Amino acid sequence: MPVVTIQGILDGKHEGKSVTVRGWIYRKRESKKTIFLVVRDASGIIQCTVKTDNPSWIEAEKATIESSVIIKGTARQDKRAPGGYEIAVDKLSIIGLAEIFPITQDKSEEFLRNVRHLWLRSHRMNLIMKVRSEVLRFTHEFFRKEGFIEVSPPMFISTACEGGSTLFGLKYFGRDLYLTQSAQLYLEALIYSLEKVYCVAPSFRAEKSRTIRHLSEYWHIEPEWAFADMEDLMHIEENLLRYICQKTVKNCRREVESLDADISKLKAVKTPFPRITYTEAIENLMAKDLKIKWGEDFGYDDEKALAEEFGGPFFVYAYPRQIKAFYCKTHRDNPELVMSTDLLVPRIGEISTGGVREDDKEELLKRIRELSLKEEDYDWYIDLRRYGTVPHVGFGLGLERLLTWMLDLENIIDAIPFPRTIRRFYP
RNA sequence: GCCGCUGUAGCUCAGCUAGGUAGAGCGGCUGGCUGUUAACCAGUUGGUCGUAGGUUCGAAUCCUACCGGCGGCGCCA
Repeated sequence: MPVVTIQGILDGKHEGKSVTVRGWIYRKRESKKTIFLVVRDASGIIQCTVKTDNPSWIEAEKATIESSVIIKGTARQDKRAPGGYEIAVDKLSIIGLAEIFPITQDKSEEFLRNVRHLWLRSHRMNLIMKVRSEVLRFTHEFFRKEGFIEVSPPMFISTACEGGSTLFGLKYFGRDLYLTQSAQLYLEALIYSLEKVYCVAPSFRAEKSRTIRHLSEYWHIEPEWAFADMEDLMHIEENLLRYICQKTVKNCRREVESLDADISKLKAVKTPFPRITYTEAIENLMAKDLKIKWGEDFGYDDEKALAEEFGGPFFVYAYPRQIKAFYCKTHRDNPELVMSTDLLVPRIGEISTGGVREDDKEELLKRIRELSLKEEDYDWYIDLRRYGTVPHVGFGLGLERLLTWMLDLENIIDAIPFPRTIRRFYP
């Protein structure tokens, strides 16, 4: 008797046939003559019935919620079963008898976070993790189709990548090092060999942010591209988003709908995305009586107000120099502006930042001094402008922020199996 | 860094305003029930109320400090 997936039975592939399934008891209901075991495996959930005259009745009585089991029986359609199919059990074997499972119907956010290692078994987390996996697959597919080469940047770093963000320090054989906040500087080095590179890697931020859109460890999708300009950058970025969203609609419809996420929003992601300059955005916001002046960075309220207008992903570009990092290239015809662009979505705000990198050695040094950064820390990075510098662009996209938006998650912590936040690092 | 909220049985909460040594539902256990759908019905089992002080004849309730958790802003992806 072959081991089959529960989803296969629910899809009607084994109607009337003898099957074996392996999984865990999800729910249990008992009546005088029948025990109903709701069993889950990685693929789905199905009801199994055990009758009094079955020798397995005693095993079924013993079986507790979350016990692991092997079930042999007959798959059949039954209108009375949730999902329309069930297994009439011939033989039930308990592999691991579970103790009383702590998660029951009433559960608080705090409790579920404490038992995260067990909550991952829930149908909801199962679905989110599947979509996460697929989004990663689509990301890799997209970049490879576009000729990008995947590279592996370091996690231990000696100098900061971003100006503003806070680094996690650590002891490294007696020296002070940091956990990376972005692979960008290292990707920039790699384009001189490979031209088009990308990575999907963790980034660590010690910002003391307490919001539904911050993690201290998150996964960063970062491409870097030699001989490319701002137009190329925005183009590839919107194409990536469109590709991920359209493939998700196509391949993950069941998961997205089961999660009660708005699939029409994903379908609506078409290119080109709306684009607005920073200066236009400021004028727009001032007309709405929001308290912001040219030269200030957007607050969350500002981002929300802009996002409401567009209803989907959109770009803001050409920012004032003083609110962006040292490596951003200044507009040659307006030195007050840098060629930087953020991609924003409703509710979440920024999901990506990117731009043209400063490729002129003198301009870069000027910016490093302007921001009082230590020149010697960036010596290797400046080398990249000494030896055959090229115009190049790149961006960083937060995977979990993207998923939070795509799946309408209430909190970014559900986009990653073991979230790390300012107060949460166990389990 | 600033602001707000919160901590009572394994879980979800009530009780606290006007102090008199804890109550419900879920879960667990026992029994009942002709297929259940987060089954239902009955009984039963669970806690000294985050921690440490203080006020008081008496504190879960009032005061102080500390610890834990959640969210908002700022910052960021």
